[in-house]
Amino acid sequence: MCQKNKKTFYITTPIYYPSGKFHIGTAYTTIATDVMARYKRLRGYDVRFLTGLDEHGQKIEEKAKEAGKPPKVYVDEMAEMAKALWKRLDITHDDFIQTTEVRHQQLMANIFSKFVENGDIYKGEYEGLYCTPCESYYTESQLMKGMCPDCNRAVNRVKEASYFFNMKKYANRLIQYYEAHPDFISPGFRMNEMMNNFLKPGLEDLSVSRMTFDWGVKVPNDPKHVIYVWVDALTNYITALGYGSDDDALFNRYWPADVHVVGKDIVRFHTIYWPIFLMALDLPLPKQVFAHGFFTVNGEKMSKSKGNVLDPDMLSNQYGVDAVRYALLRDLPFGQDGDFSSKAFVERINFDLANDLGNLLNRTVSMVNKYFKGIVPLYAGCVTAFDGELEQFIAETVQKVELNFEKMQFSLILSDIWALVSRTNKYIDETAPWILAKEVENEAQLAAVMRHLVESLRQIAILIGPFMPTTTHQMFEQLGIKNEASQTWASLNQYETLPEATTVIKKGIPIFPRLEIEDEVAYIQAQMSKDADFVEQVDKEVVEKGEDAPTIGIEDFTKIQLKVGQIKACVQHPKADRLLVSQVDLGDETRQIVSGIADHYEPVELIGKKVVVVTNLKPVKLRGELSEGMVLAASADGKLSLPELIDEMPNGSVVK
RNA sequence: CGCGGGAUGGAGCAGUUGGUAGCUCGUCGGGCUCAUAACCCGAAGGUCGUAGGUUCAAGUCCUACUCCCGCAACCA
Repeated sequence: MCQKNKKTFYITTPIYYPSGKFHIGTAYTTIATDVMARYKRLRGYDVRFLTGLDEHGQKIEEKAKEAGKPPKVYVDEMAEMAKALWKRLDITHDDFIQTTEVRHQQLMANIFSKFVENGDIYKGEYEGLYCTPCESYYTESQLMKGMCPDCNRAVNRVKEASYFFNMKKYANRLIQYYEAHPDFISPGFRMNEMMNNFLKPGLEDLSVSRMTFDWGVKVPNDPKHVIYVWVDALTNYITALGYGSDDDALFNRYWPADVHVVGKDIVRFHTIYWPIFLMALDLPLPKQVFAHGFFTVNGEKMSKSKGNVLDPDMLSNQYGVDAVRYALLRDLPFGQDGDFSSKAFVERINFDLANDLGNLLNRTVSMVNKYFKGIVPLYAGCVTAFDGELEQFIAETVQKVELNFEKMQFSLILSDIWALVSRTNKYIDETAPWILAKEVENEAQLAAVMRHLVESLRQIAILIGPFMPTTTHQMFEQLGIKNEASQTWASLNQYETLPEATTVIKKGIPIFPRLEIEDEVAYIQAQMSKDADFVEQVDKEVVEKGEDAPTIGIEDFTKIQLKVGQIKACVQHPKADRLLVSQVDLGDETRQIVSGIADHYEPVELIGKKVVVVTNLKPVKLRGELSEGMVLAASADGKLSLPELIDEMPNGSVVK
């Protein structure tokens, strides 16, 4: 295969620990990795992008028990959830590994054995502070006032037999490696952090087994011990490639990894233990570990109790995947900590996506239609200095973007691209096509302007491709660009790739509608606190009921109050195409309810209809209209239907 | 003295190897009408946390200090 000659690019996310819902931080890591993977593919690399789940350990064992499921069933469900989320977010991973898969377990255990054979792992005693009721070890610093942080009871110093990896043996080699490879860790200050905190003070041997829980892979020939998380988890990067198996073609092709993208919390494992494991296996080390920062939400650390946990699924359902991908990478300098504020998010969508980019596309399509019947004029070089300046600007932008991709500086890339968007908007003002259109002799100049606008947009569409794949397609579609040759990265800076008679669509459709900032900020806020309430209620339930895990029992169901209501009046929402505003008679009261059913029902056909309403939902404003409940509707594949009552029931009847 | 990050016009951020302080939003004024009341131009507004130092020259290097934030051995 000719593939063999292609340069390879192996990129990974961490494998995530599925102890709860995946939040925006996980999505952030994965999106960033995806952007890089997509970029490299566009540049012609043979890319391998790996993500997955780290599914062993005590906490998973507990979570599964809480949910009343065998651990494997639990983690498989979580894996499906993760895959669905990544699909939703347009993630293009090539492989998804679960540490409970046989392919991993076997190879990983072999690696462990190899360590033992080589004398890198020895059996010793692990000493720690142990809380017997919780069956957990804690460190000095984890304790709350000397007590167990979980149950607040006394802990005791306990020794247990444990396997240790001989880290000390490799410490100097690692230090030398750092010195010889200053780019191994990015950003650079993380390397200092590792040196100062762990390498200079002297590396401790690492405990790599546990006896306190069962959910994991047994130590070969010593089944009382379970292999501890970091050997289990880190080796996924090579077991997923089939390292040590009969078929190690992928491994030979892709290893060493070009970059492991990680959060700053797990830098240590990826830049100390992982390289040392690889040294022990006599394998080359990854070329780079890139640690991104964390972000606060509206200035505060994300936490369930504060009610500011952002759900990436909710955001992309409401605003589109591309907007989420854009905002996450635009606002936070990759590598640094940052803040994600709902206001800034909505403003980004309005200002950058709707006003600048979306509107630029829209006005261009409109002018090509108006002045050239929709047909994009042929390229005929630069007629005025403005044309040349624009081409120059495009060339500089491409150069900067490519440079910053190598450094994974996504926020800078996006701000460079948006400088071009702005420059193109300015170009329209400079050239004033509506004036040119008044005189026939200006036709050549007008044609050059239209062509340059389309070209600029075409190239912008390519540049944003790794970040916003859907938008790229929408732009091509509206511009009538269908030929492959005009959509490649290689076609940047080329102006004659479009076939003759390329025709833009008749009427541009806004790719990013403008949003009501205050309403949307309120919406996001409401969604966040909704999640928080839910979590708190469940937690409380667990406490009150003691041992019993509240799966979806009847007591949860009864928290939702359902009633029969009759729609007395219904109008189109003044500011939202998809929403209808109804006045619903619930027997003892009439409430206003906003529903997203305008695509499926005309307001008149609903008046008088009996519907089922959730009456104890927290009221929320949707685009400025108060909604005090929710009308139930069945939906599938874009179709939607309101359920009907078989017999006449009075308004306000309780449904259960 | 645990480690690290940050402190730049009203808000949020850029500022590479030191050489007249930029961007987005907001405010004020103007222009334009192709466009999603979008777009373009101009103006006001900063002694770049504090105090010293190096230098012809420092937001950018050095020292000390203050305040904020994260991490501290399974939270991205």
